[in-house]
Amino acid sequence: MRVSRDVAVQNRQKVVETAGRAFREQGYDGIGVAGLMRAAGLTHGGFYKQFADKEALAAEATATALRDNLAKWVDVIDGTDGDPLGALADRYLSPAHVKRRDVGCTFAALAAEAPRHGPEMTKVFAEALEAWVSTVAEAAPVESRADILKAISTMLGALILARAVGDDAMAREILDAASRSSTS
Amino acid sequence: MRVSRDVAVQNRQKVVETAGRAFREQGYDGIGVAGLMRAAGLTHGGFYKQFADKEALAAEATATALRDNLAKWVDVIDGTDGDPLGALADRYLSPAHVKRRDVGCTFAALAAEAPRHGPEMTKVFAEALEAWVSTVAEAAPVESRADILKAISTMLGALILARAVGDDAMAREILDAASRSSTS
DNA sequence: TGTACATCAGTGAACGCGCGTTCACTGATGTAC
DNA sequence: TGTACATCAGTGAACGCGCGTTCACTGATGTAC
Repeated sequence: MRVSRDVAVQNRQKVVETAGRAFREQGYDGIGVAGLMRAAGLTHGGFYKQFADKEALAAEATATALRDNLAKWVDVIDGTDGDPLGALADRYLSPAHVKRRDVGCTFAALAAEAPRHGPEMTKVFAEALEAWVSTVAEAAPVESRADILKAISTMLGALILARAVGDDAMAREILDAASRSSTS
Repeated sequence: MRVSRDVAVQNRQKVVETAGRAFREQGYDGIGVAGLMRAAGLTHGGFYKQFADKEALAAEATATALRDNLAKWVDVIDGTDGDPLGALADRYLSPAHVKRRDVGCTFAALAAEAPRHGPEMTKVFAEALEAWVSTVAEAAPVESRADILKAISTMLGALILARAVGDDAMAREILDAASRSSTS
């Protein structure tokens, strides 16, 4: 039956947040509309009252997840003094982050799938990366834009590799290697 | 009808190679058994005469693709003198590599999906990474294992980001940033 | 080397199932007076 | 503030379709003599 406007908005947000976690954990193709709605506590029929199609939800859930990620990195950076990029790397390159894909970095979980989707999806990632870089640049004026992009690339690659090898010792070695300040 | 042992072996290899390209381009869930067999010039019914299931082909195709990748990097390294890691980075961080996912680095295309598959799949990636690192270590004894792992992480992350933003100028900026030798 | 027969790679129809999407329906919410 | 009615978020059955997998069948290949 009908539901109040407030509840409808809440339900919609619940679907977007749930989808953000499910997609990160299982990939865009790893969970269907019915599964997503069930995970949000709804039935699948109402999906199209809120979203144009699955792809639209994918883009919106990705954008929201990326925004939440950045908010967390901002907290990490704000909670430190002196070396924003170092503090970020410490948190990013942790075994806890390797284990929790569902609430972890959305770039690490889904960016590799982005090129298989439309321009709407790649635009989401492009804008999120731009926001991430400029946020770090503001917090750490010492670092050049290129240095920040390179640092992000290193963290992202290391996290993906650490997850892909499925071996705790090797994962640790990868994280440690990426954490080291440049020595060569 | 029946086919000679040689032809059967060739057909099997064709399926593995075709699948390696298709999976890199479209993801493990992006193409089905029927599509893979069709792309290899066969009908889908015979698939299970050669493979236990789709997952077994995924693991084998991934291992083969990773082996081919490494062979190419070895060629690049052998064709240079002085700076193996630099030569590798030049080739890896190129717009051509951003565009061609199907024949490009299998880590960049599929490693992020590995944790969603079984231990067979993560073992494939773990062994391929180990092979890559030790191959570079032999060619560049100056570099520590950690430096090599860090360099690979940076290249991998940059390639994935360059592909995800879907914008040529931004992709170029990411590649350039990751190419720079450490300046900080 | 030639013949008789067993093997088995590949074919194509069929299986149950879950996919994304549509739709008639329900009934509480929101609105007009 | 109370009543009458239109709106529409959510339900659940149904759609066609492609998925991974199975299987009876075909007929050239490989083997035994």
